[in-house]
Amino acid sequence: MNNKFIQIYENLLNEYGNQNWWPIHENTDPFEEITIGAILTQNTSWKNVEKSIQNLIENNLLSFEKLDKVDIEVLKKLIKPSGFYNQKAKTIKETIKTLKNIPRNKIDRETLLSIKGIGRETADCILLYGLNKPFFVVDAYTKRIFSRAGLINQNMKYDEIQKKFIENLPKDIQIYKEYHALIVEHGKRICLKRNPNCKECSISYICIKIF
DNA sequence: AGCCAGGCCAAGC
DNA sequence: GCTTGGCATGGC
Repeated sequence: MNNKFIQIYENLLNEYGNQNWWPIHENTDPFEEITIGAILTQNTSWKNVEKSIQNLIENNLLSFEKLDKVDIEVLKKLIKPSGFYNQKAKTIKETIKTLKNIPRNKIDRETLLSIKGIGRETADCILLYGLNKPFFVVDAYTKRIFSRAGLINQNMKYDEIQKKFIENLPKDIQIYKEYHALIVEHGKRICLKRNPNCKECSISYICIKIF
């Protein structure tokens, strides 16, 4: 496979280096922390999510078992910094209730999507980073960068975009993990919503929409 | 001082 | 099916 999707991956990796997602704290179960983090970061900056996660750690609550028992009003207060805290608290509670009795190797995309508050992106994050399954994550940055580059259409739906990536990349979990993280980094640093910094963009030679 | 962030859902065409 | 509004805090 030699195509623009791979070229862009190599350029971004060269530019930013290995991102090593997902960040995990000590003494927590990676799957559980990733699941909580994936819910908290919905349409929310990671800086704010870190505050909420710190609150949970300081209160010794960053585990499914503890969060399952804690009063939801307490949970709401602790995750307040990451916004949408009423919905997210409910989603966390429901997620734990659903997942706690299912063996991890039986948790699939359908299971996750059946939970209210978990959509495709959140489900794929949990599958990829939490369960090491080959699901490519598509987010707002992915749509922005790759539609500007002319590699996808803006009106394409989530699953269509995901298919494009899967078709054009080797089925490699490490690449999926790294690529999504690199896309987020590039979206934050260079390919901004209003004033993208095209002069400093390492993939502008591919892009059809230079600002 | 607005605008935006690692989305999702329900309601209304 | 597709579009729109609501959800909410904190950083820049």
